Amino acid sequence: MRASDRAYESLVEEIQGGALAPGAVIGEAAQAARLGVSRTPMREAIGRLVADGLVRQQSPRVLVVAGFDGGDIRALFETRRALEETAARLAAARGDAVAFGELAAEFRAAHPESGSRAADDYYALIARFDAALDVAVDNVYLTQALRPIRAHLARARRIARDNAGRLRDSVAEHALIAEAIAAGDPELAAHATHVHLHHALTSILSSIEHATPTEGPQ
Amino acid sequence: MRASDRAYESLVEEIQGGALAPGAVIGEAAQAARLGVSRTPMREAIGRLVADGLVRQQSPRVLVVAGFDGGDIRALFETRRALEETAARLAAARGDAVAFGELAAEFRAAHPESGSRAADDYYALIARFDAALDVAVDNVYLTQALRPIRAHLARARRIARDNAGRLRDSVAEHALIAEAIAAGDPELAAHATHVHLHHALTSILSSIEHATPTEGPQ
DNA sequence: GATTCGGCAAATGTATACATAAAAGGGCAA
DNA sequence: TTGCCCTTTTATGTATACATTTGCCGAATC
Repeated sequence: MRASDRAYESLVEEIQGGALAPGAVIGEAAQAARLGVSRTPMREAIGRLVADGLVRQQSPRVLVVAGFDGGDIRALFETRRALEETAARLAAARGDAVAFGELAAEFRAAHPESGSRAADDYYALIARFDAALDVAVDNVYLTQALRPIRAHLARARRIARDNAGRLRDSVAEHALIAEAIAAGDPELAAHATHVHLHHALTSILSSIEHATPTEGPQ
Repeated sequence: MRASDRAYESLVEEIQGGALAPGAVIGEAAQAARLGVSRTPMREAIGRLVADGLVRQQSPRVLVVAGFDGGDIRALFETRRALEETAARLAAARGDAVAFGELAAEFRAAHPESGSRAADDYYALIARFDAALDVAVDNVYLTQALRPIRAHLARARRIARDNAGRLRDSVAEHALIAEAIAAGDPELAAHATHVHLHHALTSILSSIEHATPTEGPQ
């Protein structure tokens, strides 16, 4: 594996996991030294983070981890709705009914509310669902547009992490989406996605208000 | 301006304009020498092109200009619909009525069918409309998702270039979208966008079928 | 004659040296 | 004491040298 890929993945995980908090300064030399690569691959990794929107230019010379507040999450979900409702519609029209039937069954069988281990398994299942969606939609432009959205979503998930009731509802919502796709019902798939995203956003926003404001070190 | 930016813009224009045809091999050293920069900024420029999807990996070691056939254009417009209908809806809800009213007037006054100079002016007007849309929507995720879409769209436009009748209809469609946004009518803005994209896609696809297949040198 | 193995060449991946510019800190002057 | 300017430092931007991997070509063997 290339050094630039390792550096990129490390930084993405640290940003998503909160180890690198919003506002943290990302300097080429500093990060390169910390992760044990030279400046060239680190430069490439940082370039990808900027393209993803996880890192942004604060001033001509200084890059910082992008902030991520309630307004950002609302904007993220607006874009998610646009892309994922379309993806659901297209998958229902084109997708492999068997594959989505099996995914629906897995969602029905999932019990992510029974511990953090189960929650992680559940997120892995969602990742497989997303991958199946990409295959079914068969549209590189849509898939590419979704990539950074999902990277930001991981940050939002962490904020609202481990709300047992929400996770229990979420599996049922995903199961319905998968079933609608398996049944070849585009409108139901799209509207079930809308419902799911509405509930997910509402839950995340209420988590934020009840938790401490997510402020990184300046 | 940085050397990597110059290299990136040069390559984008050459790909959009067809000077670098689909399938053309993009080698770091070769392009760096041709454009008079060193490999480091060229490497960054090529990385951005790959992220945009204008260049793709053909094999582990060789990058080529991405193909762009009728199927790609259909996929591109599916994604465009998802993003631009949402953008139109949001702009109608939030946008500056005066700004879009003025843009609508400019569209009503445009006559792009009267020569290639007028057509270029018209594309510049569309670019200003897109910029106004980005401001009105005020959603970085949506704007970022639209960026590569627009880069690919420029390739599609070139294929269907200068169809006088189509351009005349296009201004009217854009005027309606701008008026709907100015009037604060989200549904009309979204559906007018849908209609516009439907006509644009139909026109481009028929141009392709009647023209010689767009094959680049292998 | 075909297939496989080995070597060679050319490309990318990485490291580092050098250039340049911006920001911060200190010193001097008002 | 404060503000401005100059210097110094440290950052990024660029170029280039070096390492590594891959793909191809040729020769030898089966």
